[in-house]
Amino acid sequence: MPELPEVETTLRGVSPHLVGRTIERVIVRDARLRWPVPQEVHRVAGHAVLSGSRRGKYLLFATAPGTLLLHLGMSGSLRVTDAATPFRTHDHVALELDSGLHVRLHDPRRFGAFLFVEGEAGAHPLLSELGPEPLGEAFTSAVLHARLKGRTAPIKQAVMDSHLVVGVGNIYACEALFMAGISPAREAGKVSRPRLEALVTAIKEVLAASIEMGGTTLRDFLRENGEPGYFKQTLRVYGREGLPCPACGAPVRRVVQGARSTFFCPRCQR
DNA sequence: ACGCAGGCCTGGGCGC
DNA sequence: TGCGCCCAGGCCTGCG
Repeated sequence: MPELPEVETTLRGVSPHLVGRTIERVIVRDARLRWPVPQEVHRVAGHAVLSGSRRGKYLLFATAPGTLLLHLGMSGSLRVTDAATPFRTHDHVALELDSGLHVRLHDPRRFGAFLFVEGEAGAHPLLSELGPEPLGEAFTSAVLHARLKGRTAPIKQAVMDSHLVVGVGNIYACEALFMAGISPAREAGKVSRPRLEALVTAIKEVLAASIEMGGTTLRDFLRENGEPGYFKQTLRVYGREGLPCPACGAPVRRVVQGARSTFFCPRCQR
């Protein structure tokens, strides 16, 4: 369930099991992901995992021969299990570790990715064009303002464009626009500087708050059903069509933008 | 460069 | 119980 906070939670959950461990082998049960899992992934076998990191919603696990580059797509998750635990349906790839554990990629819809990158991973085409991290210092209203200049697309779609800023998915785009009081349909290039300031603040706040809640999942990460709806209750507009806006009581509306559902309050967001 | 549509997949929930 | 339909936390690719 990969919004950025989930990906971050996943990283924090698997890293202690992975970093410093040696990958004994890579088990590819089904190579048909977004792109076919390449043969090169087997090059990490026999090598230690040197580090785990995240760029946007991509996960990177470095070894001496190269870096494993993972994406969880819409339905992907990583689970740490004992190697003897039977595979579930849709457990497509597993890293078998010298600790006797498996890190398994589970992904019913197979929109995820499991790739191998030799050399500087940041130079990979999937990563090299990405925008700044939303929680980093490089993501400011000044930067956003400059990048949105002249763009006619709706602000909601712009903010979900990973080339402008990474990690803002459908839920948090809706939530942040609500918090900032900006209509999702507003032309991106015409949102005023002060309102962009509010939007940047809202994005940082909502992502940071959600990551903090992800910490609860972190503790239970090895558990079989580690998927509580812990931030569902904090959502103000997402998934709440027809329910009262928490600020003004007007019914929350749902529209479709770029084939994705957008939830917003027509009274609070202008 | 930008904006948009299409496409990739499976599964759950709903109405009939 | 079964079937068809709609919907789902993403994002790349190709076209105009």
